[in-house]
Amino acid sequence: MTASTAVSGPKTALSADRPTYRQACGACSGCTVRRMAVCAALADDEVAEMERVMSSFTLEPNQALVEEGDPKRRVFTLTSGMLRLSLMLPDGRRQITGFLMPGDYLGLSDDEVYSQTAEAVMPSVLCGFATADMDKLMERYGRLKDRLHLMTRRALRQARESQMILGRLAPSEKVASFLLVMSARAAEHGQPESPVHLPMTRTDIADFLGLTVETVSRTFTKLKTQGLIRLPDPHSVEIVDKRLLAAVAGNVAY
Amino acid sequence: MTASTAVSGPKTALSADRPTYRQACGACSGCTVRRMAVCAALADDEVAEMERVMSSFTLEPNQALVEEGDPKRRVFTLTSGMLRLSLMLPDGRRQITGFLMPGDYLGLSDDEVYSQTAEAVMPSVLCGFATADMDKLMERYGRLKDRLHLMTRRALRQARESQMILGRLAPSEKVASFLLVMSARAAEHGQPESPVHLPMTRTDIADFLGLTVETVSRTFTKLKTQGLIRLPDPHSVEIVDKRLLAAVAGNVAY
DNA sequence: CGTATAATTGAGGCGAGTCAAATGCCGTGG
DNA sequence: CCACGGCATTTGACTCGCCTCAATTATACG
Repeated sequence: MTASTAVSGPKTALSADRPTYRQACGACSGCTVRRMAVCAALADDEVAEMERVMSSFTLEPNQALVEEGDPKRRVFTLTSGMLRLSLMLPDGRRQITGFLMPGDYLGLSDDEVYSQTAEAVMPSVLCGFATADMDKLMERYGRLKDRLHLMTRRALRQARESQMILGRLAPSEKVASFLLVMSARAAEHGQPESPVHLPMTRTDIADFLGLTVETVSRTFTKLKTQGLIRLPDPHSVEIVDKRLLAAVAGNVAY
Repeated sequence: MTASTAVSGPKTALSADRPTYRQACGACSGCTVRRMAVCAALADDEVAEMERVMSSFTLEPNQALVEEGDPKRRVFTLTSGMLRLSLMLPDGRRQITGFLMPGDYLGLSDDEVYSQTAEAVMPSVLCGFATADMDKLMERYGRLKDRLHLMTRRALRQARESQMILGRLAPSEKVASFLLVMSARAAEHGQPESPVHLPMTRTDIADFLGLTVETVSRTFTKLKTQGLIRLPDPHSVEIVDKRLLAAVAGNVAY
């Protein structure tokens, strides 16, 4: 049953061997995700206060930031790079529940402990906050709390779309809708729609879509052969015919 | 590709032909879900105020309460019965994203419009609130808002577990974990763990687990043959060997 | 009692998974 | 600069299990 290869020996960023950088910045006001992240709920002077309790974290590819079951001592906003969120079965099977992109928040679903593992897909930078500090900020600034709630609702809707994709779409439909979603998300970040950059591996995509690596690879090849996409390199996908690709995706709205 | 039969002609409870009952109660303080629902965040006198803007709704089996895309004018707490939440593809394929049980809240994932359809699985009763009223109550009672956020986070964790089940479990594992979850949920409601009552159809279960009716039915039969469960009737499942059933389920924690 | 719907069971095909191998890519070190 | 090794990706051959189609049995309801 689709036992996926686990990522080789990820280390936690919060353990002793990994440095935690504290930025002396003032960078928040000019942050690239200032308008997308939680902090969009706050005015510049309010963000300055938030910044005082903020720590910066950097991750190398495949490095784990938090692990399922760890006590939730911090929450994060991703500022650059990409993270994968995943759940594991005792026998090693893995389900990736989502990919975090700049502006996304880590900790939405968690209460006392992290409910899933978060690892870097590519070199990544995050803003970290002690949960106690964040709680204080939320008490002080109600809009911050509201925005977090809004983001949680959005994440829930995404998870439900994911349920549909996992439960009811055929492999080509899964891959096609994945490409369209990634394309749309890239656009939201001011990047081009068409040559979509996919920093994650085929295995990651497979573990996200409930498929095997081989099936994902074969499906890419099939879409290429059909002329719907081009593959300049394995991590770049050019969408040739968006309309047709959407048709293949089964018109899954997002 | 697994095209599921749609439920026959569901009508919306909010449309003209369906009566909306306004209870003259005072029943909240003695409500069966008083300690599980949103209202658990409020004291009895505060709930009394909530009650003043509350309307009661009853649903017959297969009747729709809200439909995907409808403007979200009301939110609900289910007090008795069971609802199914679902998403549909243009071609009729359906994914059930979850089942609502007494105490559960309808509207967690929605913003301006309902993101999914909610239909009654069995005769059901709900407390309804105009979104404007609920917003006012949340502004007044912060704990209400917090509890709603808590319930949203919980729903998100459930959806993620669902992603794992849909994407990575084999049919028998899916059915086994479904039975265990339903059993655990029944226990939370003070009902016996073992003869689990499943009011939904096999088709509903199939559309929830990403399978076909036939596969669900065959899997039930297999589990019965293996002596893990008994089936006094199609809607009652007696768990004979919980330990073994959990082993079949792949030890999916919930 | 008769009908409609749900659930089960059966037979068979196809497609995704499994196993295995080849190719491509990239960083390391000679 | 090139040789090597590890890893990701792709491709191939084959099997098995889930879906499809179809029929039968059971259940609920008038």
